[in-house]
Amino acid sequence: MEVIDIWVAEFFLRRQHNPRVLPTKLLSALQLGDSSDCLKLKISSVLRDISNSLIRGAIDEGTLDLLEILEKLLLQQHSLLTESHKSAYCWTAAECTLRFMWPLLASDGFFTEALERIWTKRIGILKKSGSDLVTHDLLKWETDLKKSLEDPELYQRIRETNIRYTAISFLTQLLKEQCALLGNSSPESIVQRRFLKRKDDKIEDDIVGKRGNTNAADESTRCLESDTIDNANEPRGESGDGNGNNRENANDVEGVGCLVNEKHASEEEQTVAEQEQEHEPSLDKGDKTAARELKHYLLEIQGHIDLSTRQGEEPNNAIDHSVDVTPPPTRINRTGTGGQDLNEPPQQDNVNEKGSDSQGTWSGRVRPRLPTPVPLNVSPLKKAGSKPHVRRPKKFWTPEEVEALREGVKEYGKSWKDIKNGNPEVFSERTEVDLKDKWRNLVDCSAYILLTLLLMKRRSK
DNA sequence: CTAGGGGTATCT
DNA sequence: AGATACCCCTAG
Repeated sequence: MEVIDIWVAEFFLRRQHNPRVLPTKLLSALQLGDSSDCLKLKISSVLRDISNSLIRGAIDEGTLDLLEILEKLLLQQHSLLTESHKSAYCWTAAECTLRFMWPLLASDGFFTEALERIWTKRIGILKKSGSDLVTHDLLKWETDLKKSLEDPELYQRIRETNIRYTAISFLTQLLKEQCALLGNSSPESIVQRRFLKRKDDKIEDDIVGKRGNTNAADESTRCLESDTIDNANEPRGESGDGNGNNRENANDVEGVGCLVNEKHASEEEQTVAEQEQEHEPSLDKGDKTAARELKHYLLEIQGHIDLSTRQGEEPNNAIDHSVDVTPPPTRINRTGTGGQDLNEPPQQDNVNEKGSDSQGTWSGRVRPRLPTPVPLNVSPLKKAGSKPHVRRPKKFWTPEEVEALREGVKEYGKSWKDIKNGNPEVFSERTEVDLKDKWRNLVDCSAYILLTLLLMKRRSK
């Protein structure tokens, strides 16, 4: 597995607001090996899945699966199971059973089946394998639940307990602990190492008067520097260093910040951060550029993954399929004025161009450079011609554009510029104001539908 | 840069 | 004429 794969996977797994990519799907798509880095990623993905189910409020037998997988992964890296892990499993199992105790009598409904499925089969397998998840508490729950089949009073008592809250508490605690153990993501660690290295360099510069020591950085750091932060070295000897005005922590930088999930840095990393704040808390322009480039690169890849996962393909083939995505049907201009044909290239071109881009960059696993020399977000107003007061030809919104707009609003809110920049290919023919106008249109439309529905409902009462 | 008002073309 | 979809202007 290559460094960039790990980075990409980490980006998706640790980003908080990224509901579109399923961690497990992503990991199958990347075809992880068994190295320690991959193990860490797998653990991250399981934690992210658990976190997602907590957010959705879905604590079910899927959560039990995840906790069991997590146990196996932790064993692989020779870690001991924490108490929170065991308790979370125990109380989640109880909660999963309790949800079938809604009838007044144990014999009604699916309680018996749930007991059989969860406690006899699932936990039976755990017992056979000698799992540490089988604790004294778990066994006690098993006896109580099985006893409650015959004992209506016990059944009632269990039925009325609030187990869910305890389960959630332990799951949350488990997540916190494991996130702390995982520490920072690769890009964050690299950024921190980079800072340290530069600090050392600076001290050396002060003493010797020239820059030396290139061995401090590891391979991936060097790769980052040579590939994406070429210009980062430029301002170093000038005013960039020691400039306290622009005081920013590594985590606050645009692009890098989005990789941060929760700041559970290990002790070592915290001291690194502290030293950083003491001596060199600011980022120069080159670093910011690099961070921004990295963010754009990752967002681009996110686009590819979104396309492939949306198609519902087998995860293992997701990468391959991402290159032959067929374009969504473009809406025929029902006005038939032909305005679109006069000045503008047909919509199809954009889509095809995008397709060929992805083939070139993603399959080759090299850092993609957009091949088009022309900036993608030249304002359509400028494109339309330099003459003032010439109205652009009317162009209807394609379903692809509308969909991209909806996604954009979900992601950025009403920040039309960001939405446009986030999807420059799709919105190449639209201005920020166009996005705003279209959104107003869409909102008006849904408001109208809602109002109509409300009125109909009232009348039917 | 965004929100809001208003203009224009087209359809019903 | 009214509704709709898109485009443009401008104040803040």
